[in-house]
Amino acid sequence: MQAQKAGSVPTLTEPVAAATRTRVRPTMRDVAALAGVSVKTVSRVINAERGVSPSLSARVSAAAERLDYRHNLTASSLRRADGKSASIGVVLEYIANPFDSMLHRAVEEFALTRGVLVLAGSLEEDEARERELIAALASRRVDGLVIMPASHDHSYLLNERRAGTPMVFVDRPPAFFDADTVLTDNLDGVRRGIRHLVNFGHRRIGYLGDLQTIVTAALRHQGYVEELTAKGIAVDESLVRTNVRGIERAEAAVLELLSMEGPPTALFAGQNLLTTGAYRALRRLGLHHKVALVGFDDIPLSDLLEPGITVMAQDPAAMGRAAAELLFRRIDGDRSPSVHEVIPTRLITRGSGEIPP
Amino acid sequence: MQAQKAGSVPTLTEPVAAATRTRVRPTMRDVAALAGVSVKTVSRVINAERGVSPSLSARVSAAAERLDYRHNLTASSLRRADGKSASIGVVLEYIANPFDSMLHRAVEEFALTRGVLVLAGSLEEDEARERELIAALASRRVDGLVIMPASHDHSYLLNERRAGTPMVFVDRPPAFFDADTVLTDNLDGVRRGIRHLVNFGHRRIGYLGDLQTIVTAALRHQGYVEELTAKGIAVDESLVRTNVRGIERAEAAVLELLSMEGPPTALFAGQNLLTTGAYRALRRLGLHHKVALVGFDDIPLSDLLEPGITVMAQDPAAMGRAAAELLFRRIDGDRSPSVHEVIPTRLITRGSGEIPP
DNA sequence: GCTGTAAATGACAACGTTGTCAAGCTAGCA
DNA sequence: TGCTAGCTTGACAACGTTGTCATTTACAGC
Repeated sequence: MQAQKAGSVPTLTEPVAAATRTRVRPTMRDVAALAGVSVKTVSRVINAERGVSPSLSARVSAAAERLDYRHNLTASSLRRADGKSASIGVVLEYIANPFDSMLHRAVEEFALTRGVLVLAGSLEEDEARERELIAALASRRVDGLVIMPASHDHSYLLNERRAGTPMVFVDRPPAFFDADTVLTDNLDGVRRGIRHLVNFGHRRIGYLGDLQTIVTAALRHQGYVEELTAKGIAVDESLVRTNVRGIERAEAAVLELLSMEGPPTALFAGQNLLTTGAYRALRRLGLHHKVALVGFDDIPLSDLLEPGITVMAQDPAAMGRAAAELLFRRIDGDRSPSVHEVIPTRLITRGSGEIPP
Repeated sequence: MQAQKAGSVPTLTEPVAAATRTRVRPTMRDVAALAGVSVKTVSRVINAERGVSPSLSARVSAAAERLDYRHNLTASSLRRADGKSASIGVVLEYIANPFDSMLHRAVEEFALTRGVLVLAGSLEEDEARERELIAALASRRVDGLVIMPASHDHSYLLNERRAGTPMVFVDRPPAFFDADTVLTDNLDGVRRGIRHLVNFGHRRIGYLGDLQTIVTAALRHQGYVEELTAKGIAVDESLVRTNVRGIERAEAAVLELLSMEGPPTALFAGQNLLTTGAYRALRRLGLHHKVALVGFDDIPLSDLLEPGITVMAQDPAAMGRAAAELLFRRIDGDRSPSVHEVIPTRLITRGSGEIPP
């Protein structure tokens, strides 16, 4: 207990107190003692501030090297005027989803250029988890947040905003809260997908959608309705299945759709898992060369299937990049009004969407 | 500049200094002032320490709630005896790779139960990046590290070890450094895959491997050689392509392999991208029903192909879980000798591996 | 009523760093 | 020579929190 005084660096042979492991990381004080300078001078060298003579600077650097000194960003960020922690938070629906992980990667790549690290977490459509995770990130004083929200009221974020934490919403817009957004053009994407099927002669087009409580799912469904109406085709509700979650349920829904009287000649799936489920059902019925299918969001490897799956591809990498750019502009002090970026979708024809009725 | 004194909470109407936005997050001092208690009492309530009367505790909680107080983990971890930051680092090859992101998710899920957040980063086989990233994580004083290494000498980690940061290596073992590991049984997995092909009558089995500098790639190649030898089949080097990276090069390599005199009747691909490339080449040549293919590591959706791809599946979720468990055991103070867990692979037959010569 | 014990509460220092400011030094100039 | 300006350097306080320890209060046991 009386060891670890003065600026001496504990050595490996020093006896270690039983339970309480002694702190062994050298601090600036240790470096200063070894170099024979003040702590403040060490701080200046470590932060590459100007105004330290080259000779002293070299001596300090050598001492830091010798002690394996590692700057303590925790203490630094506590004391600094701007309070920056050099880390940001990314809140996703599910980290391991290809869409989410690509977006995550794009944000990470951009942050890297700024020496900023990324804390990420999954929500899995759990509204309470969203608040908890953001609170946990706020406790760690992240410099900014990229949020793919699960909840439907973001007024609780006013405090964070007031505390000066910039936020960018991706994939889904915030509710009751004004913030920068980077969204896919869902409405247009679905409309173009439906139009593609209509152009091939389809009139009975089935629709599969995720939970209607998810804003993007509702928008995609709206796109389906709007485009059919625009083409003068009445919406047949018996061909529509919303609130479908996951591969299995999508497969079941499609099996049911295709066993009705007057089945659809084409299907539009409003999410990647639903597309997979739909394709499985078609395969099971041996109808994958008979019934057309267009999916929203691309699926890896789907070009190798027979037929390949035609999709309206989103661009998660572009979304992540755009979100990161916006966020860092805010972190740098931009206080201009909210920006709303829309990333277009791209039609990729691979066969499944070009089957005539 | 003379505002922001005493324990008063800045209000929204308070004039804000031009460039230097005043700090607006309430601190324990603010909460203490509002509740009429000492800062230490607030600390006790926030940390749920015992020994605070219920009435006071309620008053403090109410004050904290009213001010939207958010605990500052940065300051807390600086002062705490154990210095825990409640965050860990995860260093991966590429966050957006399905294998990596699933492993990442498993670690995150486990960490969540402990209130610990995860900082993650990609290395992309860059050795320098590994050191930089780990240094950045150390600067943030993470409580532990899960590392999928890119470099081939980890002795530089001795300092981190000495500083008390627990580390678990996943997927690839460390070099010149002793630490816990969670690895796939590469040798056994490949041998079983090759055996599967041999059992179907194949004698000329081509092999595709990633960079031989990657330990797992070298091990997989070794498994190929060992199993053939065990079966009394001479290794024909003309059928072996190592140091192949990525889908395109794998595709090219397979096109070349199959255009030789006496081409292989079966292929073993030692990595998921290589499997994809190999399959593409077979499709292009129209040989996907003629030449057998077994891949190492599973590929999403590969069951929907015709034929489906037979693989030796790894279990990234199990690996992440095991790594997290080990890491937190160490964080909790376990100082026993290094543990080396091996996660078995699973043969999934889907058709491509069951094609006879 | 007095002592001893336990529980509740607070004052103060400290964690490792950086902002502020003052002191020391050198060079340039009147 | 004396004075100023500019550059280096360091002493000290402060960031927001928790560990330590002292003080106060309540109450049981004699």
